[in-house]
Amino acid sequence: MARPGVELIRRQQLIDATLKIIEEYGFQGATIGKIAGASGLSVGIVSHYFGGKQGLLEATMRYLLSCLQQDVSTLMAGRPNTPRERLMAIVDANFSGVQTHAQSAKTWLAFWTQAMHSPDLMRLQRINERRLLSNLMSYLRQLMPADQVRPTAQTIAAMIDGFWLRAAMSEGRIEPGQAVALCKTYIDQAIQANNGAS
Amino acid sequence: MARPGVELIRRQQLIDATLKIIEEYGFQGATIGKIAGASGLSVGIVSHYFGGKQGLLEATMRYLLSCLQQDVSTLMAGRPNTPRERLMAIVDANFSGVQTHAQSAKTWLAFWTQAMHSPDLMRLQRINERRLLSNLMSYLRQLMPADQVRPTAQTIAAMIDGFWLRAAMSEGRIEPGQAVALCKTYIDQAIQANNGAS
DNA sequence: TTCATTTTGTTGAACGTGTATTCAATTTGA
DNA sequence: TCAAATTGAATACACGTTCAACAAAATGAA
Repeated sequence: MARPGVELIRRQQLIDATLKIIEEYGFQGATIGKIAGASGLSVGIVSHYFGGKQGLLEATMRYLLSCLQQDVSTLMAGRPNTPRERLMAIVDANFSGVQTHAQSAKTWLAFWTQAMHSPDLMRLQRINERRLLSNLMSYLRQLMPADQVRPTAQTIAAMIDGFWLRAAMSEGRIEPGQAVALCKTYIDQAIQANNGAS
Repeated sequence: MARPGVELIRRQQLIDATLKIIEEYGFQGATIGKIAGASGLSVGIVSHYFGGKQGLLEATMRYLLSCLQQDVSTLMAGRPNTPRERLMAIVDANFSGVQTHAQSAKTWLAFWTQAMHSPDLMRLQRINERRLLSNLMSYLRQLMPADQVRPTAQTIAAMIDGFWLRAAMSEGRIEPGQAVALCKTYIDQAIQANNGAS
């Protein structure tokens, strides 16, 4: 065991190759052979480090989710600590980094679809969903009546998902800036509409 | 040729079976064998009537889109002819009928994902997308400044897609009524926000 | 009506392709 | 020299397609 990090390196190589291949060929076309080829390793290595194809796919989704999580943390750090600014940071994070390119949107969509029929992936998906929702709600609570908080958060979450979908569909020429702007416009509208009495 | 409708009957049998199997097993698990079994017919019949699996899948998506189209027309017919009411009817239509059940949402998601890597399905998807958008825009144009029309329509479309996604995820207990209400709330907020000067 | 003939509709076993997995052999590095 | 790491050909399985054979229905002649 020369380098104790060999395993981590190999695992990341395979995850990177998996993302690349899914982007190019879709979930169906992502075979062990192609992934191994793209990673410069052999087909046998997959079973060795991940126990099989399913394990590799789950690890890849876990990786994507952790990237998203990190984007949120990073963008939060550099913003003023007002509820509105925090909400805007969440929106930015959800369209930044890994999420920016149409390719990534496609990959997310592929994983979502796969999650429908895989309890493990579904569980990961749900955790992520709950985190986004409770994040949004904690800031909205400071900006509007309590009974408006949950519906507004659900609407924002639906908008984010919806724009991702459209990004995945629009084949290359996606404009995350526009999606971000529209989400932000909605947030301001919602804040204003629920404070109109003041 | 006693019944000239035999072909239509068989085609619909196979399409119905395809929907059922995709709901249960997902796109990946939808094999010719399972579909044929569910329809009570043999595997050979698929190639006979649809030329192959791909043809059956395309016909099934075409059928789903036509159902949606019909829902829109039906709900339009029984509403007052004001722009706002028409917009609400579009929202209702997109969450009614076939779209109501979580199962259908799963099937839609499966087709969307598949469309990423199939030009034919992508074309169908685009046509549907454009129809929804231009529909929304034609009514929004009567309710707000011209430069707000397109962004607002895109936001509504994203919300509808987003709620579909969440419906697909929420495994059974979906509440289309809530999604409809939230979409309608947004529409009224948007109308109000863009006419505040009056 | 009855039976033969043709046309149409249907079957499912056989085939070929593609893929995940396995594991004995090989290489690598300390 | 040994143990860890890696290979990739061999294996087994699942799936879509094909097509020769079969069944059903329609036609037409007696």
